[in-house]
Amino acid sequence: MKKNIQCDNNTCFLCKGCIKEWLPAIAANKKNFAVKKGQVIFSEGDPVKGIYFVYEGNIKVHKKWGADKELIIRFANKGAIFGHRVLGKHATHYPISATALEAGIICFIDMDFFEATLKVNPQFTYQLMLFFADELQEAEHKMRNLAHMPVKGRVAQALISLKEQFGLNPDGHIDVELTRQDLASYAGATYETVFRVVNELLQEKLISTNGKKISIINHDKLFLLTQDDEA
Amino acid sequence: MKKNIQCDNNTCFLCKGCIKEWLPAIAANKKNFAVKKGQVIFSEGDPVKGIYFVYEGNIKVHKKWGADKELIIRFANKGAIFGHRVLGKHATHYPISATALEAGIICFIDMDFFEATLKVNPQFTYQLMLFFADELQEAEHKMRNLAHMPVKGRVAQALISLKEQFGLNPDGHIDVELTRQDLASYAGATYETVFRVVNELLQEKLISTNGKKISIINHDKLFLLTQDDEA
DNA sequence: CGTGATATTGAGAAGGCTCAACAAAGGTGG
DNA sequence: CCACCTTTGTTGAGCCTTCTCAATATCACG
Repeated sequence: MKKNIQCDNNTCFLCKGCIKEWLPAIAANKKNFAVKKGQVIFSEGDPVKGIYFVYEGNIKVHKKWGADKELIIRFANKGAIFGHRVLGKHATHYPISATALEAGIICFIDMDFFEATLKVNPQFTYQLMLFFADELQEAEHKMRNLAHMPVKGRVAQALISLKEQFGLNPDGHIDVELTRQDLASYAGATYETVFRVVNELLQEKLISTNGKKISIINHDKLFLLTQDDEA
Repeated sequence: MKKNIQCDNNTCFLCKGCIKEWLPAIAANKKNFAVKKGQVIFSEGDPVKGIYFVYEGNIKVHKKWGADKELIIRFANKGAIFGHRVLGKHATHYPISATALEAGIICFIDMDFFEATLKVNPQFTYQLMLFFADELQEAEHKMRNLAHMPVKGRVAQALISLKEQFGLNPDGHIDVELTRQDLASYAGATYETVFRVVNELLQEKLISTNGKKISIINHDKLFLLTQDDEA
């Protein structure tokens, strides 16, 4: 049995949303796992066992296409919930995969207990519902972008939302370490194309890089790339 | 004041999900509207007033890009909720537009009252949350398709999901009348491209048409187009 | 019978993908 | 510390899908 690392109630989606009386029950029912960089937490088609929360580290949630293509749907960082799509009515298998981007700690809640939590705690259900509404809005925004926005704009959008989600480290770089391949999968384009686009952005001095680290220099112009010309 | 057409409690998402005691309150607070074909119910950027349900007819929920492009996110038919993305935390304006595809009747619930409903009726909140989880799963599925699936597959997918949502009329056609333009916007491609793809599908005898009406002849082969080769 | 909307088809351009080659970097075992 | 090997980065060329634009045809309807 691993050391039971306690969740930080101020950041974890689950604990933050729960009523006080229920917190001991959560503490008793959750299981914390350490994950290694690149470790697959669950994979598309796996039978559903429960819901996950990130305590430390970053997780990518992705969906495969063919043998060697994928789209990264979103990233889950500290405090975030993932695996929650399975709450839907007919969901018996995970529709997506989750992989650790770096070493971290995740917290697992058995599905039955999680559903009990929802029943006991309507306020939490409400919070979850709001969260879903936001996610849905974002997903639909991305759908439109994938359909109509050129790759350059999608990369710009990807960088901006990475910055929003992960923030900056002291030297001004976006505080996450992504492979170019992951950036490409997040933007919904190929490795090579993203590579070229990133070069353009460097040339145009909208961003700068230091190894894998990227920082945004001209946020305004970058943002312009994500807009349609004539609204 | 328009005639107050009562919702059918067995089909409307709202009434079906609500506790009995609350139904009179809903009846007192909802407003039913008749909508004409092509009528815009709300538009991207409009300030949020409330939530809508479809009593009769079909609504398209869409998101613009530039002056003359859009992506149809989903269709709402009898009983369905729409405008619900605005439940998210920072949502003060509709992120999408809703337009009637045909004459129909919609039911409007003021935002404040709807939120009161959620508070009074945790079971409904729970149902809504499940619904969102399903929507989210579907949205993310579509995201991947837009990113990686060729147009032909997307059109096939569009036809299949139209069939699932609207069913067939007595002569076997998908029971909804869509313009080609709308089909194109739903599949995330241009009018001309969709036109050509539809021709291919006719040639291959996977579908047949009668004016705007489309019917699926070979569901299995059509479905194959929506799959990736090597899983 | 005209007029505007929708359908149909073609040619061409462009954006993005594939493939392939090579360079650089980063480990690993000797 | 070096040789080796694997992974990741970098670049070019060509192709293919899809979009764009434009021309004509057909339809709906007053």
